[in-house]
Amino acid sequence: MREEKISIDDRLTASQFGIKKSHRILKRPEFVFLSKYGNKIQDSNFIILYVPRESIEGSEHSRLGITVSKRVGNAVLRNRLKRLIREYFRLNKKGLTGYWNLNIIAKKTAAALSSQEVFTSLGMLFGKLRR
RNA sequence: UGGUGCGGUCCAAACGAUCGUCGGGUUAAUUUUUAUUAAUCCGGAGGAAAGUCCGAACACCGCAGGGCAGGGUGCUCCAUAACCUGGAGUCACGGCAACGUGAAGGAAAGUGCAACAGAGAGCAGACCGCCCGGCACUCAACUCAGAAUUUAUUCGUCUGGUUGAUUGGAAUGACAACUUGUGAGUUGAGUGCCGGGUAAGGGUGAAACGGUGCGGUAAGAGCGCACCAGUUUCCCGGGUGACCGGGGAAGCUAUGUAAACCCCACCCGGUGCAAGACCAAAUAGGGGAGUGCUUGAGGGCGGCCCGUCCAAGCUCCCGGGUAGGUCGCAAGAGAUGACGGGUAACCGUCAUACAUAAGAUGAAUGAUCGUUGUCCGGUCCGGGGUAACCCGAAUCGGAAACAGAAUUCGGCUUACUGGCCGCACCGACCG
RNA sequence: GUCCCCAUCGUCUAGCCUGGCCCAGGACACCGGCCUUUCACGCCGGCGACAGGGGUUCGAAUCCCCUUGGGGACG
Repeated sequence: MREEKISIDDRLTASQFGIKKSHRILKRPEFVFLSKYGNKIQDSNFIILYVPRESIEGSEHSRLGITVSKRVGNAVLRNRLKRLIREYFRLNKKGLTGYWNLNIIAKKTAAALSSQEVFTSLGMLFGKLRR
């Protein structure tokens, strides 16, 4: 039930790697919209729901939401996963073609992964998204 | 030197580089304000932040006062804002000991329960056993003819066998003697039944109505006595008190369970920051005012017209309130240090710092790389030792826990890594 | 975050308040046997649980405390 997210808004002018608060998805209605109308790709550790940004309004950045349910683990583990996902998005959002609203959902199996494994897993999913 | 008990304290790997995150200060830009962005500086998780098990602060609702119901607490004194908390003690239990554990008031206020086993389980009980009496049977030993009184009468004189004498036709009858016991009696022992006494012994149970000894008795019993234990009560001494020590008296016994109901004493109104206060979009709906007219939507009064009322619609205003936002929300029952009081928990005084120094809200402290240190294991080298082993160094591999502030404090409980310090106890060896 | 509730065989449950007859009963499932040419049905038998740890009591699934694991309510 309880999920957490981070969004990004990126003007790309000064800092290319930062995540402002406006670059994140924070409101429940937006998450509900994504889960209802978004497209879905996934592997064994993560699910990504996405909607092209152009179809909404003309902002020039992607926005990120993160969902880690309580079933994944305790608070320390959930916070760690969220940080890793945020870190990956921060460093790799430039590689995306176009602008998207994303919701990255961690599955239960993600709890056991090391940071390197999280990055490779997300890298493959971002590769799929690029196509 | 081995084993053990108790307490205190520190860290929660460190440093650097790059890229990032939240809050605050300053400056600049944009901007009516709010705010946004950039630069820079400062600050940014824990001892348990956890579980949410207690207690409070705070907020709203309720409330004259008292009681009932319900819930909580339960040895004493002290500490505290308060406590199911802490400190110092008391008592009980466990441990050789240091020490640990304890919801530890009341069972002679009442009610309930105590399975199974056992004779009997709560003002108990007689199964075996022990003792007394009666009846029956068995065995053994002894006795079987005299006894009573009016001295001469009365009553009694078993069974079988042998012999004798007597009567008679005939003795097996009667009489006498001897003998015998299958009869009778007495005594003793045993067995069974009946009636009674007894709680010392046996056995059951978690628990059996004080323990040991002597006396006592038919056998026994606090029935009596001595000592011990326990109960109630009185006195003396010590202690604020729980309680401890000593002495006397009574009665002769009272089981356990109150984390069973209950009684007694003390405490407790409810809800919880998603409390609560404020600002407030869109949509729908509510209230008020106006309009509803010349081309009269609709309806009521009316047969119709006029008139009048209701009213859709339209315009304006008001209040409640959802999304969302702001506050509550970080300077306090506080922290550190010194001094003083107290055995201690803790308290008092003074000083200092907090640029108001975590303050998030789909929720901030992270990622990557490098260097160094700690611990464990393997290999190898050096030193010490008879040896087990110990110390130092190199190298390879591995490990570094439990866990993330959510209104704030005081506790409790649970999870868990490494190190340091202090005190105490038991054992072995050496001197 | 705050506040509540629950936990018994593989599954669904009874027993708990009022402790003992309970090494815990029932149904379905599973295993074995009988029946049948065989399977199913039926019959007989078996296996199988008190979430964990302490405490109270002579005795605990039941009473008390702690922990663990599930579930729910509140914007």
